[in-house]
Amino acid sequence: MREGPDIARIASLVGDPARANMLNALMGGTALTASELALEAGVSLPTASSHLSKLMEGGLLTLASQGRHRYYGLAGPQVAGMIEAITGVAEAVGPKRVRPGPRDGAMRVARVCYDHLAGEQAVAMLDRLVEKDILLRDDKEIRLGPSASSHFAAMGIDVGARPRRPVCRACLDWSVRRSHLAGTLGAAILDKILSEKWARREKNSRAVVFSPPGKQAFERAFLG
Amino acid sequence: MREGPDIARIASLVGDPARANMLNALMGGTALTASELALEAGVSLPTASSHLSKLMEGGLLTLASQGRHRYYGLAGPQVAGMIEAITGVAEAVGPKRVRPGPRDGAMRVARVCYDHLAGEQAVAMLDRLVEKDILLRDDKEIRLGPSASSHFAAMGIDVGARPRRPVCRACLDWSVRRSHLAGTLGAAILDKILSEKWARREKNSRAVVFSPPGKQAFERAFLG
DNA sequence: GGAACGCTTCGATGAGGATCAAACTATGCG
DNA sequence: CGCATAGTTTGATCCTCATCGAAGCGTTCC
Repeated sequence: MREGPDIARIASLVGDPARANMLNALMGGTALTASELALEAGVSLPTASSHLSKLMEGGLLTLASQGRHRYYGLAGPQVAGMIEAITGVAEAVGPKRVRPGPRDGAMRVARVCYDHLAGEQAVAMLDRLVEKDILLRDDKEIRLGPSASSHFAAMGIDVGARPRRPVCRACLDWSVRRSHLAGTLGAAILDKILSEKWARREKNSRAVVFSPPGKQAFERAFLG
Repeated sequence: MREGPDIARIASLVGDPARANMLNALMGGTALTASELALEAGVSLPTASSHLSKLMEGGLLTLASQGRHRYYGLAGPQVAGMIEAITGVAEAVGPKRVRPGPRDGAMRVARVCYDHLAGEQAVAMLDRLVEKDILLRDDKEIRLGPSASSHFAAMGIDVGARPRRPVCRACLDWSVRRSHLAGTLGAAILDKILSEKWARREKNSRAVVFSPPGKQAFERAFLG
């Protein structure tokens, strides 16, 4: 019988399938409306609304009202990190997946992880950046290499500005089981990929699909 | 309605207060028997047994049978990391703690976090090691400094041997909200603290209590 | 062997909570 | 205004699951 932070309360919020699906959907980084989340979770609107108010009360979500739309989003990177940690365990101990499926395939290649890129492409990118000494990795830790600043500046990304979040962080990829790049640099790179239209978000999914020329451009920029 | 790793299943395992208390107790790193865990969780033995079999089935625990004793322990660092992540969120969003209590105070000063030291002492130690350039920290990442190898070798800790786990890792301290040292180095330091009898484990708690001379020795070694 | 101990299984009970239909509130549009 | 859309609240139903007493199983010790 012990006290301390009430982890059971938080975990039980994530422990309902409907709410877990909602949180999973919000891992895409974009805020969604109650209707979209109801669809995503496969429950009726009233049910979804009830779940959302619980998640709000639990402090896991933020709410932005715009007219008659109410956009729900993850409360922050800490919450996203927790979801990733749980996902990692679920992946590790879960039953071997029976049939990957096509959509799952796309998710493995590239997907959004809160605000940065994840999946095989992201892991390959980090590998290459380390290989070229632009980033330095010791085991699971990542830092900027000497040429990082100029290298990223050339493509319009400023790594000098340091907000409260770390510039680069390792994030364990649940599909590949190796690290990819998170942090503000990871977020900036995803921004560039999307704004340059190298890839687009799959609708209602975290999957990121590269166009053929976009894939070439991406590889030239980060895997070349 | 999406598939992927079943995070709701894992989260709901942690989402029950009795199970959460058990997992919390196991964060001390030592394996415990069913009776001890029942006591810890404040439930009867049959109830505890039922919970334990669920946690086993979920892959969160390991079991070691020795005679008529059955020792339950966390399944690995990944599970421990997940618990820490959930604890962090719970601490962040949870209600302001009303009355810290004496035992809670000891926990804040120093405690075991799976296999390494956490709490104010641990945060101070990491700060000092970074200040002396024995370890290098960039934001949340930590790596060995040039003098690390000889410095730790002098106190009988070999940082050269690199098993699959990283040597140093940052672990966010839920009480101080700053990083402390995890990884094999963190584990080795905790080993030393306990084997040198600088401190002892509080019974039935994660708290670590330094003896007055032990505290001096610890500070000379790591904070000097 | 038999008594004590550690733990699990069985069975019955009860409470919490997930669900949806219907009613209600609020915003936007013409 | 009146209607449509977005969302929440209420109320009733149902089911899962946590709980513990009692009984069963395996181990140890005398």
